Amino acid sequence: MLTNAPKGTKDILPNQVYKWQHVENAFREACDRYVIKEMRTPVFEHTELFARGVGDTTDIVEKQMYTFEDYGKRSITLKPEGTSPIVRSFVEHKLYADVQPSKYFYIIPCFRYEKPQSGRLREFHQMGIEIFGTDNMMADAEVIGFASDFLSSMGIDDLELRINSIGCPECRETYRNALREFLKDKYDDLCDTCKGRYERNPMRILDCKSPECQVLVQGAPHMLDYLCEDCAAAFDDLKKNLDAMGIEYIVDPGIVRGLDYYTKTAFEFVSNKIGAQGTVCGGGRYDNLIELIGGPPIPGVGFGMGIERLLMLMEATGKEIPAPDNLDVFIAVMGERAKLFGLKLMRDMRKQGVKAEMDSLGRNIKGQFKYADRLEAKYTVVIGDNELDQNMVSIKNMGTSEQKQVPLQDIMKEIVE
RNA sequence: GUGGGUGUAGUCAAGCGGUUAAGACACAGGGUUGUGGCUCCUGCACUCGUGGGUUCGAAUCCCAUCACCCACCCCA
Repeated sequence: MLTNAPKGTKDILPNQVYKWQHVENAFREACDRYVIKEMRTPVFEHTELFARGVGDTTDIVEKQMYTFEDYGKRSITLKPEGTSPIVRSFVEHKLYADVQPSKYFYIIPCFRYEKPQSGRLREFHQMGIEIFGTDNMMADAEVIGFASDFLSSMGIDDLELRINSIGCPECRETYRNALREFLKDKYDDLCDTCKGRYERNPMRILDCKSPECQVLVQGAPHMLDYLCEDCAAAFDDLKKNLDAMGIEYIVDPGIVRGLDYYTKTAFEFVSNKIGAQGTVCGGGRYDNLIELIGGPPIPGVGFGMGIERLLMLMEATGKEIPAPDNLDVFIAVMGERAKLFGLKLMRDMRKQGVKAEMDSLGRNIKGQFKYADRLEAKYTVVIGDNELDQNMVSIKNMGTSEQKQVPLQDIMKEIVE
């Protein structure tokens, strides 16, 4: 117990972190090109923010949040998602007073109490972007395009982009009623989970995996047929924008985001290569969220991307992330004088940006070479009494085994070159 | 929350009721005096996730428990 990370959490060990850094750095650079600014918000927020933003009746709020009372009797919740905190901060600091639209990105851990499985953890990591202040479908297309371009820059290009419009609260309610009406006399034949969905979220029934439900659902009305004029026009607009950008998609009426704040655009990038949890990136528009949280009526759109899932996908499709060089120079020394000389040399090298290392376990020369080999040193410098006396050191190229003598004072020059 | 699977050294594992628990990799040391990667030798599980039980005898059978994995649900 003591030596076990809590269920659903994972340590990221040194032999893995470079992959995370690679992906995060690439994301930051991509954001920079899109003029999207990073925002860092606390790991925890007032519980009320998520209850309000994500929605009281969602699974996330109902049974997945890490919520506790702090010593000041405040109800605190560890971020289960990234959008609400950004919105909160945007409103709190009145960033809507800046030029609009405004674009933000974040790289954060998220926490949800769920039963872990492949691609699903209790602490997981998301990178996401948000665009506030425009309801133009150019923004939706930009968000989707960003995700698409970023993913392909990571070598992932066989994902399926599924888009849908879940309308605004008005047309969505009309549609839900139509759907309930359609399913009314089939209710008894629905699977148990779908019986539960009937009242709460009948749209979910549409993509139920049970064969019975799939049959029952045939001929059901489509959300897209119930969109109000405004929402329908927006969806057309979005498709035109995506077409113009050359982004392929399939319209999937089954896409229903599990967070209440979504309106109109909903989309997912899905893979079938990483198990059942194949959504690598999901997002959409949320035109009422900012106002709901107490800000002005400003629309927004964004996505969240799962870092673990992205990494799994890169792994699964053989996208190698090159491991950084471990070590440039190993300094092998013999004797006290040489050790002291080596210590100084190592420090100088490091100051110059050279990755240098020495043995501190008192290994003999053979052991030091072996050690240098294990550390994947590119060069090994050998220093002993002979060298110090003759003012020469030998530098061995560990790849080619070539060895040459260099005057002491020229070591740095030799290495840097 | 509901199902299914697995648990033997750092890793991958053999073993399937009977003397000292295979093997491989990794790791550590060595093969005579200042040079690695190859090769050779040596070392590395009083113990088989944990706790009970059955038995003359259990890593091997039974029960419980814990952990991990996978799927449903949901989503990143």
